Amino acid sequence: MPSKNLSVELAKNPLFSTLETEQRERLIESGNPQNYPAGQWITHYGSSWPYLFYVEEGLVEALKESPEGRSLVIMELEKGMVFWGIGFFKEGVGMPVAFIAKENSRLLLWSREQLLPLLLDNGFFSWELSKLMVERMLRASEIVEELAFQPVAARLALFLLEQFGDRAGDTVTRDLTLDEMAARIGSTREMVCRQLYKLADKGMIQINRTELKITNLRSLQDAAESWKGGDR
Amino acid sequence: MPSKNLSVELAKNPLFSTLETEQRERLIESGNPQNYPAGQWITHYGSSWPYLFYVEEGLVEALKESPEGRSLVIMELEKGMVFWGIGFFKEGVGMPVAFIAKENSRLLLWSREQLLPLLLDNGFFSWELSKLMVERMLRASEIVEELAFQPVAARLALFLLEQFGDRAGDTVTRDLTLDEMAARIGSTREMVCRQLYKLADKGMIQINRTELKITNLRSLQDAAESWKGGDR
DNA sequence: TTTTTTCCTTGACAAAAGTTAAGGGAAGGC
DNA sequence: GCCTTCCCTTAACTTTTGTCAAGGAAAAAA
Repeated sequence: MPSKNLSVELAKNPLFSTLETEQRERLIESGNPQNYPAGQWITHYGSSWPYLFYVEEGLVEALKESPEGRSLVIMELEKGMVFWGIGFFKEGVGMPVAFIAKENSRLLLWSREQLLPLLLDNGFFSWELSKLMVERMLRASEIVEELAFQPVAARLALFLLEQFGDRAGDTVTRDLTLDEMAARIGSTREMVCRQLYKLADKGMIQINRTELKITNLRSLQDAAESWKGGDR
Repeated sequence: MPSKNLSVELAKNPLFSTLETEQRERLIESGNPQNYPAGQWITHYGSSWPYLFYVEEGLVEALKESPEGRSLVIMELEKGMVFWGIGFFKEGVGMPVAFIAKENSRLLLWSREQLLPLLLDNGFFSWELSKLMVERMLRASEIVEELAFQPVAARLALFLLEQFGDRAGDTVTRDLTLDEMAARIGSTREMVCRQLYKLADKGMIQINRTELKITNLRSLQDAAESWKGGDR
């Protein structure tokens, strides 16, 4: 039986908050809880995967991989977030991203068959799902824009701002490897390393092997957008 | 009053085919028909635009533009297709793409207020809309993948296949300018020109100032995916 | 503590992509 | 037919990005 706690957690999500408490608890009952140890693939690129899921615990990454071995992290799904496989909506279509558990994670899955009655019946639930889909689309749109128009340096600056912008001035530990950063901005380890030190040369950040500090938030922000203004 | 004809046309769209004939005709009545001459902006990047629309006639392009003046065509909306502005789903969010009429076009627009009652009430309609959203997401995903992992040459080959693949062997007129092609693959005019002649050098296509012929479909297909196999 | 392993850092180099500039063909207007 | 205007095409060059290779620091394992 579902813990009262989980129901409360679910209720914080805009999607599930459209449901009555009792309905939500029934939904939890019907869901399929799955545990994934850190590092495990939840589903692979190209596979059919007809589920919608809620991240009960842990951290899941959605990523693309090229045949040549490069990868691009599309988004991170934290506790409380909802996502889905394409198969949930359309049969016979392969996943455009893979999901992998970055930490020990617990997901609550629903198949289309399980959820479709609710979706057809509850307009508010459907509407919230649509809004969620739009958010994901906006994220994809952002990625397209950056890849198409921004050079690596700007994408890196942007990434630093997203990641550490709120701790500007503080010395933070570099908790991501160069490869991980590269996968987030669509580049390579070496490129990221060089660009980091270039930003340091310009006084925007301070950096050493293990730590990093944003020393000039403003100029880092400038670098993140209209890169063309800057020099080499 | 809506022409019988339009109702019949609408019925061919999976979204509107979920409705009863009478309901559909009422929807047509309530919609806001708008004409846009070729070349006119329908909405700009970043603006709020809270409509869902059906392309009654003409051709609409969804595109992104960089501050530096480059542009990227995300998709073409032909007669019979449906799309929307973000504002339809979420208030206060600007458009991630602009819409422009490429030909004289006639759209049928609905605001959120007009359509929401229907969406909340009719689960099948909502579900079809969700499926449509997923299709758009898949397209975005494809673009991300290509930009992140494929070099210009492969993206161009891919574009040629999409555009002319079904007429392989035929001599077709180049109806897009180099700039237009560049905007479709995310590159520049000169780059496209060079790459076209490189494909010609390799015998995949024949090309002159005004026409083009795919002479070796197979090798063009190879070029489009695992580019790494190829040489210079 | 020692040994491995992992990861960061750099330089040298190669490849890809973009920019500038110049010249010429094609189509449409006069 | 002539003149614009709009494109296409190319070459030369610059900038950006990626790859390879080597060395060294830090962290984990033994």
